[in-house]
Amino acid sequence: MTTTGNATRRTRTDGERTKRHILETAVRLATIEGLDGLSIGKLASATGVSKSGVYAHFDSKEDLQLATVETARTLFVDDVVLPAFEADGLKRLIALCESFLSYVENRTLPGGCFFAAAAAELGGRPGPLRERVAENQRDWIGVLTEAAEAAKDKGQLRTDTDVATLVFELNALVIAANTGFILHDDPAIIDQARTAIARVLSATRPNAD
Amino acid sequence: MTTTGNATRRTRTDGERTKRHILETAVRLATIEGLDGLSIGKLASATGVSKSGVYAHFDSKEDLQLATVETARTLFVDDVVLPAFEADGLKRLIALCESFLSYVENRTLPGGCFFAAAAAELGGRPGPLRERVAENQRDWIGVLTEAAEAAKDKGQLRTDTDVATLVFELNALVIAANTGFILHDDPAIIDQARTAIARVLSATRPNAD
DNA sequence: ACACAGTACGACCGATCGTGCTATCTTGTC
DNA sequence: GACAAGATAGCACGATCGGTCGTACTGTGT
Repeated sequence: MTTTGNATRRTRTDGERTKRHILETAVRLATIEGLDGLSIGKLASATGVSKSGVYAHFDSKEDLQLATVETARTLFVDDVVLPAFEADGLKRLIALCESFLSYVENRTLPGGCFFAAAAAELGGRPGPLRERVAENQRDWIGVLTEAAEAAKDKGQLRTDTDVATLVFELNALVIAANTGFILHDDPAIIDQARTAIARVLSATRPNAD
Repeated sequence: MTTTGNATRRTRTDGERTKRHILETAVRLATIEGLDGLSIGKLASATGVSKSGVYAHFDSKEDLQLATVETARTLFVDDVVLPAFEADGLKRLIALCESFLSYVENRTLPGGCFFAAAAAELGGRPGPLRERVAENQRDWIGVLTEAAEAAKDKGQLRTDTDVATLVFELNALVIAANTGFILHDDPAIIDQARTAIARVLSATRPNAD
């Protein structure tokens, strides 16, 4: 879009930097105000850029929202998924849950997990925005599932483990931790989730009982 | 507010009926648009009442939102909690989860559980509205906890059962079912939650393994 | 030197927002 | 039937919404 197609042609960096700044602010704002509540005006004054300056980078509000979702995705991948990929098998599965919980606990984003907020907000409203959010959620489930399958193959989980149900449970626990933590401002909820996760996983360890 | 202080004066019923109609519509609308996205104008055209006709019943938008939360609470109590109270102990605990899942699956409200949506929306925004939602969520956890305690006392759960963690897990599972169902429009997710709930409960039955 | 693409601005549009104020019906009480 | 009060509509307000102008500054390529 912004490239001219000419290989020798260099792109000025100012615009890209402003755009990134706008989008990073948009992600943070959207976790509090929602993707819909995030208005161009508020985003403009939050970034110090004029309203039309903001608008210059996007075709429409929906375009801005889609770009915000994409930015939130890369942030999630960098902060939650990739760090956990340094481990393998069961350790990776545990690391994924744990890094999600820290990502919430550390208030990386002021309103907690971006996708949890977006899923709740857009759930009942079909459209390209909801589709992108749903896709990202499926990807996250996919990452958890792959890790669980690998752990099972390694013999770190019972051979009769129902991976889909296990992953459903783990995801439910971390999301509930997110919602509870944000709603009640209580870090104890995160620890409750840690306890629950440990319990669920210990129930599926190979020589349990 | 609406009473004049004169004891002999009776109130006309029309207003109350209209108000109830407005609030019931508001609850449904809020599960899709959010409590903030719900505007007086949209609510007016959805009910067939004029904008000022809607406004006549409330002091401010926040007042309307608080009344909407209260209406959603009674609806939740009537549809989810009370039916389950016909059973006792472990059966009640199971009935609570199941009636919550049906309440979501039957699309009693178009956008799923009102409080799940409200919690996600208001989580990062302190204020009386969030406080009321948080209170209702605590009450729900309380109902689950009482049922679990009773089941434990009856010997239907292991004596070493950590009730708080068990309740956290059950709540997480039904909320995740709600979010997933609304986001992906897939009833299979409700069944996945049923499977997970059965597994969690079977792991805490007295003579397991 | 000059044209042009990229970047950002202020002004403005019609629509809708929440919120008042007033007029007009309707209804129960005397 | 008069009258007070409840219920609702009509209308208008300032603010903000998403979105479109025209414009001006700044580098880069020819």
